[in-house]
Amino acid sequence: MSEPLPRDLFDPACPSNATPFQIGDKWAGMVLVCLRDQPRRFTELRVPMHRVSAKVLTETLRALERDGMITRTAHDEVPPRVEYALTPLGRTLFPAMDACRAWAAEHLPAVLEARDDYARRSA
Amino acid sequence: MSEPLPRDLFDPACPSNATPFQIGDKWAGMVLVCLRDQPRRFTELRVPMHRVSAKVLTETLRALERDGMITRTAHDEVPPRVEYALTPLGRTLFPAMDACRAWAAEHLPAVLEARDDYARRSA
DNA sequence: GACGCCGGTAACCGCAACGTAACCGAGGCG
DNA sequence: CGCCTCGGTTACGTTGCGGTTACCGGCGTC
Repeated sequence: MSEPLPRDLFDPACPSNATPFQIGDKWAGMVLVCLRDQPRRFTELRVPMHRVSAKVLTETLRALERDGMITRTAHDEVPPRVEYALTPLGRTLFPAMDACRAWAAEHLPAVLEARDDYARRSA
Repeated sequence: MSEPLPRDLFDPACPSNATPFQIGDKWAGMVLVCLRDQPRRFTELRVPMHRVSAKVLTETLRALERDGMITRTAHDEVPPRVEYALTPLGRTLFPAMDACRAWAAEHLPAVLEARDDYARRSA
């Protein structure tokens, strides 16, 4: 475990959560980002995604596994240890994801300004 | 009106509707694609999106207008004529959208294959 | 006078996604 | 014995997106 995951990667105030882009279901993109550098355990993923219930996180992970984006490896130990890791196919998503994030970094201020203008015009 | 819109751009069997990427709400990306070459009228947009009700299309267009992606121009005529057009900000979305579509074109077969494998393993 | 066109709006509704709370089993530990 | 950890599962409630249906005004047309 080289790097612990940040505690609040997904603060709703974070502008990256206001992008018009979405990957898979609501949390899938965040899972992929968390796995980018190294495999992670279930409870490890729950730290930065503390707004997500175990149930929803499980569903998200199953969907990603089904689509070949990640692998699930259960080690036969007690207490149980399960590791999720990106597949090569999962890694191919990053260039497109990065293009989306670059768009957001560059243009989100303009979107927020447009929203303010619209609200002011309506009022 | 140089080019009529294709009749079934959004066939659910079309692989581009199976991508994990989504832009804005469910139909927003499709509206942007329809406006790429030229402005379009409301009923003109309804042709390729015949699966979308007027209400939902209106909501989608309002959201895009609010965010500064498109403009809405109502001409004071009878019968009414309303034209929707991309703004420069809206056009900035295309490079990222194209990256997403390129990913789909390249990797969707692998996703579908992964799904088949998963279904076979579960059964 | 009835009907149609255009670009919607209003009221209602179903369902899937999302969330919450309780519970589980196998083993270690006190 | 009782409680802890990990990685979930199950049952249940809620929320909100998307869809359906009905209706509108103003003018042209039959």
